[in-house]
Amino acid sequence: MALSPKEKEALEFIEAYFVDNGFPPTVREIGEAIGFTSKSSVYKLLRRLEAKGYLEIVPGEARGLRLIRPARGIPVLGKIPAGEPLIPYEDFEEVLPVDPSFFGAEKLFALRVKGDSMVGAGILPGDLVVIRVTEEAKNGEIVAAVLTEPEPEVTLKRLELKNGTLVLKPENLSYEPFVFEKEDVARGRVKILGVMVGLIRKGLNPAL
Amino acid sequence: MALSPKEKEALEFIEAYFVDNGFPPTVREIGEAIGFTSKSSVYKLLRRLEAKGYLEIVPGEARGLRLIRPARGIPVLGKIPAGEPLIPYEDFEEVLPVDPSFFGAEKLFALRVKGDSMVGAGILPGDLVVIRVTEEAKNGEIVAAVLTEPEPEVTLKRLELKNGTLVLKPENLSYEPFVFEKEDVARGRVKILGVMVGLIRKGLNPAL
DNA sequence: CTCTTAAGAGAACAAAAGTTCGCCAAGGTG
DNA sequence: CACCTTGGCGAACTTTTGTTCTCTTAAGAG
Repeated sequence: MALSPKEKEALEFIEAYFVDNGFPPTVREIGEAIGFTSKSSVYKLLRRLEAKGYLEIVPGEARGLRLIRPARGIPVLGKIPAGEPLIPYEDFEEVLPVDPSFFGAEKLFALRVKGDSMVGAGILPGDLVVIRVTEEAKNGEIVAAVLTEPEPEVTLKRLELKNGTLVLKPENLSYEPFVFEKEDVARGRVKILGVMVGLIRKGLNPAL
Repeated sequence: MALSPKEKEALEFIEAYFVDNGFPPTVREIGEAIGFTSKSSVYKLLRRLEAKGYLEIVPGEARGLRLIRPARGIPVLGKIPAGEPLIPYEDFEEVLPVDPSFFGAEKLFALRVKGDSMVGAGILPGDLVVIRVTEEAKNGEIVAAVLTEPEPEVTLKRLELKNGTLVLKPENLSYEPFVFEKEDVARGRVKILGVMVGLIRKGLNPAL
């Protein structure tokens, strides 16, 4: 079910508060944060959030709020990132229950690997690659990039920069590198989303 | 600093309560759980836990307890597991801030990979392999096993069982398989600690 | 033996917090 | 228009909860 603006604001506040403090906020604190003067209004809003499945109210208990979706995690990028702001943190069905600070950064997302073009770097199809959002990548780093032509597509490759040209190298001899000249980059035919900072595999070989 | 039995009991209760409920317990609840009839005693105990660095008390706030070490995570097995109970959950310096249920089980630990004997399975040296504790492993699964001779050592290999013999196969042609006959197994020369259910990599190539 | 400290009991209290009830304005619908 | 639902306000009330104070007991040090 969709969230009204105030409901969304409240839910985001609760999650942020939880991350900062280690326990949920009180009804009053939520009210203050979203600009409600009456606690009963907040309470009703919480009931709505409960009905919509975003949290659970434990009756009678101080700070008795239980968040359903994990407050802290790494969102999995499902579709191709068309828009620019990127990572609206909504729109992600799946969130990995992993504290982002473990990978040394806050702005992260995960990408499910398709294909075996990076097996040489120990990256199997089905693996979840953790990407730190940045446009600045160094030589030799593995980057997530979006190729705009012929149609938008996200790919994971090792980056190689030599005097102006940008090369995306697979880690598998059966595949050819992608080479972009200076003007290709300038025209936005390739765009770096971020650099790989980690990997999470569920199962032995997730593709099977 | 060391914890007294009651302090340890209280801390474990707080952590368990937090995992179950999503928020910390009240002073009274802790008292009930550890058998204290007076709240002030609990409060003093909490102050001690705070002084020892295990939690933080937010003054005046209901359920204002902040746990320092993550309540839910996967312990990293540092040394060789000599004792039998295994996974005392103490003794682990490092705990991965990952919800164990993500890997579909509760009794888990992680093992830091040494050497490149499993690169063929996409497992690099330095990787953290997530192991589900069990002694029953099927053919083809990757297992963590302890070899007792010549001296105790933990290893990660693919399991192969054929009519009584137990083979631990590396996933790298430069290494030879370990073969154990029925009597080797009976004599405890090899013991399966658990099966691999996942992998976590921090960085591009954690060994570097 | 006396003094001190650690660890807990019990009572008392003020502040914090959840919950309910009634009221109201806006917006849609027949 | 009359009616209903949605989403908000305010007041009142009861619990829950944190916190402090004053004992009590047991163990150790000197």
